[in-house]
Amino acid sequence: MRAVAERLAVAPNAIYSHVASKTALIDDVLDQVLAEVAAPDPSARDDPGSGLQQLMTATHEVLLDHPDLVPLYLARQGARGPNAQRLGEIVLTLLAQAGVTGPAAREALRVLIVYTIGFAAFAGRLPFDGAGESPLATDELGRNFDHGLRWLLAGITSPSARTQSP
Amino acid sequence: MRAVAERLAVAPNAIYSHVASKTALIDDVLDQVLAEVAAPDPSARDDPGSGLQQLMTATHEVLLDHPDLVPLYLARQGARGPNAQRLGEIVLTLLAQAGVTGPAAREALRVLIVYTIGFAAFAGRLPFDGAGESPLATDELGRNFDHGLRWLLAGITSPSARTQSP
DNA sequence: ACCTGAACACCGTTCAAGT
DNA sequence: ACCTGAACACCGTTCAAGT
Repeated sequence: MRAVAERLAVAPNAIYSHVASKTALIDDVLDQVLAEVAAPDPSARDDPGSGLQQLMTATHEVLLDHPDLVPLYLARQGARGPNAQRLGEIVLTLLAQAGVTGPAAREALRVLIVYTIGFAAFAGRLPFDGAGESPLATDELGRNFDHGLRWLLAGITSPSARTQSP
Repeated sequence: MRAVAERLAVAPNAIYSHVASKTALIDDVLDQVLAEVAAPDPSARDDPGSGLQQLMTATHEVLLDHPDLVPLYLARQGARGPNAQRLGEIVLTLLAQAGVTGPAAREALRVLIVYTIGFAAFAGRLPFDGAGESPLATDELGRNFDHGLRWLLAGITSPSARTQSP
């Protein structure tokens, strides 16, 4: 708060005339960042799989553009503002087009969220990685995200997942 | 630090006779918690897929037993102590038994880590979830983790993943 | 080797008061 | 409506001093 106040050339407590608390401010900023995520191109509407790939990749990239925010994001256990909800509904729509509905769709949504935010949070330095390894390049990590997302989407939209009873 | 000191009935600064800093202390605790994760039953060694499922589930459960620690875990971008490395090597061994080696194995390892820690971090309250939804029960979230892990492992050990060039 | 008291440079937040 | 000064109850950490 004090750093924000300095950037605004204002006393720290002046912020509290506009925002209730630090966490409320963070929630506002998080949802505003999520507004930058563009909805997938409607021309790809006949291919919900690539629509999902596109949407989660866009979300991942937006989060990477704000690296300082992602830890706060996780500390707040994710955003729940209007833009977060908008993205969630788009994902559910695409999943439905891929034949995944009901409880399975909600599970898939959670899995995709955890995966995407988690990857953004660990960007650069990952645990369990060999000690002597050089730090990962950003593009290499991006390919890794892409690869894992493909695995996930393949599993989510596979016939066994669609027909499997919960 | 001050809370830890109080639990030890000691002055706050006394801790600095034993630990260099707060982050060093957190790293130590994190790796000690990871020591609780049991290696998968060797009797299942002929089925690396279920070994991986077993190991990641065990890790997930250990993290859930220490919910206060997981956010710190993420803030520290994961542990890199001896126990973390031990788990990473076990995963790589199981992946090799499943036919996944080289760069693809390292990618799979990262994906599994992100997924497991991410799910533990979001235990209970997830973003993008419908606003009016009731909070998830722990067992329900556990089933969700299990389900997603199955999707992931299916994708990782699928023939297309094994033969796909990076 | 292990602890203490005092202090430093921070935090987020509140409250009364000003315009 | 928006800001300020002063203060409160916190932090992690350091340093000199004690045993």
